[in-house]
Amino acid sequence: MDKPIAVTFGAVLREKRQAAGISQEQLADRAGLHRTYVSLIERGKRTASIEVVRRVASALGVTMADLISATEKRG
Amino acid sequence: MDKPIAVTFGAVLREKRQAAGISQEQLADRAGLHRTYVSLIERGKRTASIEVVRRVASALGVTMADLISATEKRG
DNA sequence: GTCCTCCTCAGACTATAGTCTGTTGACGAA
DNA sequence: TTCGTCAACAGACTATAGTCTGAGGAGGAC
Repeated sequence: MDKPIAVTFGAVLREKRQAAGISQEQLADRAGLHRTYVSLIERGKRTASIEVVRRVASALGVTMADLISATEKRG
Repeated sequence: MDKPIAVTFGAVLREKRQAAGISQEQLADRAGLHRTYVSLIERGKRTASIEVVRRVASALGVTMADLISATEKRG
């Protein structure tokens, strides 16, 4: 419930990406981010900005609210 | 629909803060941020991280999803 | 065995997020 | 008028977000 939000968000992102059936590198390309950065985000080693959230949501075809509310519920 | 997300998020934050009837400085104190930073965020001069979103949402007594979905709808 | 693909990780780097001090102006109340 | 609150803004600073190269391991296909 109180682990760093970056960790929870990363877990949510990974699940959504895998559900979409794409690799980290494909997601990175679609989102205009670097492949190693997506890896860092998914592992909770970096705290994403809302701009990054917007980009990965768009790349995955989901809404930002989808990602954020899933993160929030998992808390 | 395509202005920087920081600008839209800032406008949403300002409305929620004013609806809560508190000043930027009060929000900053509750969120553990600096007063000038809240001003920058509201004016769209900085792009907040999801950690900042979490803090201001908590300080305002709303959910992160509230802030993000309002931002997203306003696009 | 060799290729692939996917991912993790380290290190170095640049860009920007976030802090802090202090000033300024607008506004309303005493 | 003066006093207080509120917010915009500048400048300088520290911390961290985000890029990039390259290496290496795990696993499957061949």
